[in-house]
Amino acid sequence: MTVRTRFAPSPTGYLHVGGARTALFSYLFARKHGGAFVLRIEDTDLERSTVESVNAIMEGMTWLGLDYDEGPFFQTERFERYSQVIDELLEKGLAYRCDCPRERLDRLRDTQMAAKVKPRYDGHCRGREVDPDKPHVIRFKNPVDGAVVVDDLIRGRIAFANAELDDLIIRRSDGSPTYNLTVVVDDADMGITHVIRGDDHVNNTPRQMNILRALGQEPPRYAHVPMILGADGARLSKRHGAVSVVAYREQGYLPEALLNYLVRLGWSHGDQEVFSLEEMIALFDIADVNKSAAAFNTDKLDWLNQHYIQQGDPRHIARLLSPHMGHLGIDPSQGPDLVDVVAAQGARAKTLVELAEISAFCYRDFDAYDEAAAKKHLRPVAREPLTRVRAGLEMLALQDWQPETLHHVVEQVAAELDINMGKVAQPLRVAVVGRAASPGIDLTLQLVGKAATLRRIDKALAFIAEREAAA
RNA sequence: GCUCCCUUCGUCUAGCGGUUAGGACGCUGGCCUCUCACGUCGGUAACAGGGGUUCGAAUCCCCUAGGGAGCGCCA
Repeated sequence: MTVRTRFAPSPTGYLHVGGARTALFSYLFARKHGGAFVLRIEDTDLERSTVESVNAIMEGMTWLGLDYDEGPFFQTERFERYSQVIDELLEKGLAYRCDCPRERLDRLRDTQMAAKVKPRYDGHCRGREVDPDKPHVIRFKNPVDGAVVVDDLIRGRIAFANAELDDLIIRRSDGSPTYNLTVVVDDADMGITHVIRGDDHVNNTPRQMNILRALGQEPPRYAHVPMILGADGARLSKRHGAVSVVAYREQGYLPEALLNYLVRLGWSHGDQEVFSLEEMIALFDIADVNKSAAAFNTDKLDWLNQHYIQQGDPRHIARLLSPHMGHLGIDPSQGPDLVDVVAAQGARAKTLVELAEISAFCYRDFDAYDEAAAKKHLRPVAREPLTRVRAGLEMLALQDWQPETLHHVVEQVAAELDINMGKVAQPLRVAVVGRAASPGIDLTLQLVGKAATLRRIDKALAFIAEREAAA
């Protein structure tokens, strides 16, 4: 039997990191076993489902590279099928009509809570004849005794007494089917062999297995993955910052970094931390997934992101960086090759947003000096080194504007003045970059270019003079 | 309240009866060095508590504590 897994989000919001990880596990499991991964949109809640959410979910999956083999299927397009199944259950006496009014249900619930027992439907309509033409719902006739055993691929064996379960509604009074019915029908119809989903569904599993069996179907294997918590250990929510997968893209994270981070949240393969998608597929084993919830830690994600910015092909990173330059109002084609900038700066940024910010100086003059840097390095003592460097640089032909020659000029000035390299390079760096941090001074000068370099040195000399006059 | 589940450094985790309890992030000290970063070497820090079982428990069992999920005509 070939493996078939699915990701079945309800389109009531964006794709968040928890859902993304569930999708990832599902995807990896299918790929690992040469099976199929299907996407199903569970949009039976017409009140809350939106097309925007459907698009947002698909956008997130596409960005992460979680391609599906089948779908997306929409449950709203399968209402006839659900209806047919419900009628079948009704005919076979495995489901029944119920017209219990809300008030009765509310009262029942209240007394049960007061009696400290789990609130559940009491089966009042089980043996009653309910007029099909009057408003009613259809309930599934859950087995009264015995137990349902779930052999969870992650949790192990979990047993539920049928006595704990009640007769759940499978068709609403408006005729629409409910979740527990639709998943079961879809999973069966779509030949899903392994249901990998969030562990908020464990309690639904025995009900679903009972329905499945009533339908004469063998239940699939289940694997319930634990949830993802915020950094503070509380349930992940908006106040934890970005929870939407697409928001991470906007904040300058690489999809490979987020994927790598997510796969390590709850899953591990020995001591290995870095995984390409191919490695994940090759090494993934559902049995290696943890049972407990994990906290989302941005520091580690940052580390991975920096790792991928640093290790990735600069051309690839440059392509992803380009839009972030655009956000700063910079057109990367007007200046040094962005690929060279990435190669020079990659190790210095945790995100593409940061990378863009610290690289802006290559494309345009900065507005103001970093105060501390200017105070420390743009002092009267720097006038002589800067002046000499400027003279040396000015004499360079454009084709000599290369790291080796640039380095030589700076070195030469330091030697002439019998001072440390840093006494020349640092003022120069602040003059050209505006800050005290940048790649090696030779690379920095190369990226900035001759014209801008000379212009900025002049500006720095003026700044020093001004400052001296003010003192 | 009831049902089900979870519990190793601050965080992510390795461990599957015998280990100086390992790795990673973070933090931190040194080295490298024209700055920052990278890199590199080192340090910090954990088996929730209590009972068993066993020659021997982080590993198996029970209890307690803490945490979570579910208990909808939501999914």
